[in-house]
Amino acid sequence: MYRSGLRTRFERHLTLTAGEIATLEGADHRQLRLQPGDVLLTEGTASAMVYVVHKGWLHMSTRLPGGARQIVRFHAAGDLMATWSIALPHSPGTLTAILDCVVAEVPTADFGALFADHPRLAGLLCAIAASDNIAMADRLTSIGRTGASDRLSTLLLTFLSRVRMTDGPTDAFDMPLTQGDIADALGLTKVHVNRTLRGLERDGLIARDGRRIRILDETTMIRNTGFIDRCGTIQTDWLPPPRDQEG
Amino acid sequence: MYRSGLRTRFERHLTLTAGEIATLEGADHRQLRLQPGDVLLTEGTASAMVYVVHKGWLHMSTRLPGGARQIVRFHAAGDLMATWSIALPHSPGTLTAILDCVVAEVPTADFGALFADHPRLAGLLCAIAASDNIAMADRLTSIGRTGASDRLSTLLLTFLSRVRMTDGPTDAFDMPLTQGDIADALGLTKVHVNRTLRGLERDGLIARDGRRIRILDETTMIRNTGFIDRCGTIQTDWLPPPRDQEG
DNA sequence: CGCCGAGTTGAAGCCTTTCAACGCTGGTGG
DNA sequence: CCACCAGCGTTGAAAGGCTTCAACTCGGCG
Repeated sequence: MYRSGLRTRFERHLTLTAGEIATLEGADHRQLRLQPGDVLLTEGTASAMVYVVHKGWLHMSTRLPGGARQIVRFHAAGDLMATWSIALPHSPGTLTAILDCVVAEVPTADFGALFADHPRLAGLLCAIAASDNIAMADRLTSIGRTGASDRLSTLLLTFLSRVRMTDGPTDAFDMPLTQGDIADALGLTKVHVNRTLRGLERDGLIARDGRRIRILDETTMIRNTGFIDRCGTIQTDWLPPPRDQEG
Repeated sequence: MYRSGLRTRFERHLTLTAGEIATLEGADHRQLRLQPGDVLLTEGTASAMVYVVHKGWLHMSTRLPGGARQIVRFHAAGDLMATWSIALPHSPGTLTAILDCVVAEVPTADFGALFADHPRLAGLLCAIAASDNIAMADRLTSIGRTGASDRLSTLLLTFLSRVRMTDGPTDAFDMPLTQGDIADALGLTKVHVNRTLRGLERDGLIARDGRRIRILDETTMIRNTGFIDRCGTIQTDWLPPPRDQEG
């Protein structure tokens, strides 16, 4: 027996009713296990599935004519992936595991019933999509308007914030990405990522031990980058009441 | 009498029922008129409104500690703006008019009833949000992994595509942005935007006459940039039936 | 008439890339 | 068991794309 990834995610924001829980627990169509480097979905492929990360980390990336790769976003436990499949027939990007992952698969066709029967969950789904949009806007600003060390700092702060959601208060984490991956996420070269990483280390902002990274001067890094931790809270006050507890 | 911006947008994707139309026509809370440069909403402001562009163009921008500005996205007729307000209490960006605009205001509080009463519209709303997410991913890739001329080409192709939605087949349009705006949208300086624009002109890819831009060699530009026109179509087959025509 | 914003151009400088090489580690096969 | 290879991290030197700084034009507007 396992707990639905969707349920876990939604319970982060709402107290669910029995009916809602039943629907969410029944939503997972199939459960997939992935190893680092495994590709869940390839750019251009037809797909009618949404995925929920149960465990592990993945990223979504796109490729350009010249072969260059851009990592567009990261997905950790509780995240919905491939939400585009409710809007588009073909995948605009590739989903790749960067750690051992467990992922649940939900056919987009099932979302029709979800919207019809559970307006509160549908609303939350929409709010999550809106929230994802902000995260993308933040990344765009970082990449478009800051230099290498600020971009890198922002990425590290984002990961730290994400790790804290599961590990509690900490200032260190194991970076799951290679320097090449970091480069593709930040729009830099891996060579320059290396130099920048060492620069942050030299300046006493971070410490490194292999892949383990410790944030030494979070205050300065936040001040330099203007980093805002949107901390994953989502407003739920506007949502309609759950259908099985109306009135 | 005017037609609701939301209704116009939704009819782009669906044939609405009488009940749905009534709801959408009643949704607009207030109608606002803006002139170029007018700010609809300022970064950091508390807001509980979603806006629909009825006429004109706007952009959303964010600012960094150093004062640098990044234009995160553009909004044209039919677009929903500030959808983040269903998820966050404070605006993560500034909405600014770049042309004469008419904008409709919808309180987020009204979305609860929309989700409860019109699951099909709610689903479409969610699909639009997912689709917006892809557009952001495209821009991220363009800015993170291409040089100035490809970035600029992609922007021009995007605008052309958008203009064609209203003007029909054409290969020219009036650029509503200053070169400084373009720079802030592409993560470049206005000086370099100017040089790059002249470069495209010199290479025979575009022609300019004041603010009017003609795309001369769309094929080459698309080949160079890998531009994909997602052309605004959204899958609707998974949506639940409208509530007033169920069964 | 004078000012301001937008567009334009040149020259110098910097950040990042490119190219190239080397050390290290873990996995594979002889 | 060890040689070999591939991927990752690291470093140096040179090249390049973009920025910065500065100046000048042009058209609209008070």
